[in-house]
Amino acid sequence: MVTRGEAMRMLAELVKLTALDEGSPQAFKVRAYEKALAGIEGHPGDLDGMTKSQLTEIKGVGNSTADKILELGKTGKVAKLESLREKYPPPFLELTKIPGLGPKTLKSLRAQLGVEDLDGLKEAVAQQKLRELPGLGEKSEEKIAKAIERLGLHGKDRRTPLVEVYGLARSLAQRLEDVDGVEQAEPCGSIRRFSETIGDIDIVVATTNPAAVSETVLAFPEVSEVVGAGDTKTSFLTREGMQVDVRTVSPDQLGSALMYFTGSKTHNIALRQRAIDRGWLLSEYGLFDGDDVVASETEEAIYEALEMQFVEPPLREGSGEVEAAADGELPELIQRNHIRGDLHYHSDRSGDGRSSLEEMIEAGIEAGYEYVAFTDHGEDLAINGSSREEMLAHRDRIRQLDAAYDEIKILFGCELNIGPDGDLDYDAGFRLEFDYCVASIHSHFDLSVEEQTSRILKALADPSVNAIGHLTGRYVGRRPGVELDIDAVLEGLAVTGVALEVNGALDRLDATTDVTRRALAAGVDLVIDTDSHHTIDLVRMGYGVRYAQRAWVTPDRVINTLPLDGFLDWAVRRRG
DNA sequence: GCCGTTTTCGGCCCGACTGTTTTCAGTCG
Repeated sequence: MVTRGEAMRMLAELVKLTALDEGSPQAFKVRAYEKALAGIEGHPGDLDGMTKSQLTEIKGVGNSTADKILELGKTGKVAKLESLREKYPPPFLELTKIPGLGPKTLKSLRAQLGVEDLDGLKEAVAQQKLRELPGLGEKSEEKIAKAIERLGLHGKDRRTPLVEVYGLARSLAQRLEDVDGVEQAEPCGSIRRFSETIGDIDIVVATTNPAAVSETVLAFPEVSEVVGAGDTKTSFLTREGMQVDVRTVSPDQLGSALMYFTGSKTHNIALRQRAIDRGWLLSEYGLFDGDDVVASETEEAIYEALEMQFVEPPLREGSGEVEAAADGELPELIQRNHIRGDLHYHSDRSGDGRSSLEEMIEAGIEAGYEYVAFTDHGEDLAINGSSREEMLAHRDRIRQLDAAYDEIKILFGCELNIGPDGDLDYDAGFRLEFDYCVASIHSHFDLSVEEQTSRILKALADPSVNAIGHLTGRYVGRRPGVELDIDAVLEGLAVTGVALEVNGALDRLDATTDVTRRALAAGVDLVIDTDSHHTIDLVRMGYGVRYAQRAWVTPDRVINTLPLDGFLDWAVRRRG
């Protein structure tokens, strides 16, 4: 028994430990493990029961990695990994989190000074022994001393939830666009790929006046400490310890710079390989044939020159998109303009709702929707929910408003609460009064896998339920989701025709990319929603769509891309 | 460790910045 997740964790640990062992994160063996990791990530099915020859068909997985996966399945361990773990015990690994300390320096610290852990390093620093090592000096010693002090605040492994940095990144970029000579400023990196957690903020600035950009950056009130400042790159730390890198390029190099700084690393390496195959060179400054520029101004031009389809940023994870784009086989991805309605939508009928029905309807029209379903909380969610009487009065108002607005269809829905046993609000008859229901969990996060799975399965079997909202109830970086037998849940969804929600709230982003990808493979319908509680939350539809793109979601699999009639047919099908 | 219409062996992405250096190594992305 070996799951994809287990194989990926094994490889991720091998990447880390082998980089130390080889003395370089660029060592070929390390890169081979990285490629295998990306290959497995992009492989939709589970690994269970796969033979060696089937495993080696996965991109990047060769003989040796296949053996390790089989070994892991058979014995629960991998000998190679065990011996590396012994060689690099956890206290020593802690040291790799210190910015500025790479494998070479660590090796030398251990061999020359006997440093085995953080305390040993602190002592060596206190005794000013580091400056005696070859390649290190007084400044390096001071830098490391400083890095130790703030370890934990922003170690190299620290990832911050997207929700905590998205606004800051946009705001910094907007302020840079106001600087003289700046044509465009874009947050790139994992933010642009819409990864749910972020290492640091990368901003690419197309400008004719890089000095003015650097000057502006250094004067930002967010700057707590300047990490580096060169001709083209300015880096600083915020008080929260988030690193921000601002790179300037000339406007005619914007495309190659965006591409380069958006990554991912694996995607970039694959693209550069394609350039090399054609006798060219690809860098952040452009695609070059000797001294001649083949393309550099737009990303589209570069992909075209490399004879590939354009790859949307959320797809650029090195999990098969380069090959697919080269073969012209990228799917038609879901886009924001495919979405015709929002089906998880609160008004101030909910205790935690902040905007009125009218305000939410106007906002929906503004967003270009053909329909919305108000899904205020049911009675089981004590403070935020509504009694039957309140719901019926609410329905009357919704029907009146629906009659009053020609440009949008307004549906009477409910967000049902899934209780610990899978029970739902009201009674079966009352629940069928709603035009549409999304059922979600809001409490009891600590039940066993079996209990969580069966409560979801029971809820989705109810004929009033059209979709399961925020499947795991996670808050990115704050609260882990409930543990579920995902395969069993997906099978239940596929059999009943209940949709799986991709919730666009940045702190939820639930279902996750991995679950969504598996849902597609299992034939499950999807719905992309905002879970809006205020008119300002409607921007989440764009987030939900971009997050869904990471799972290669196509519009034909998303029920709220259907025109109103088609959607209503889909919704009533369940109710018979 | 992986991979192959120039290869089953010999390759494997590219550049900025810093600190240590008189031409480069280490780290980072």
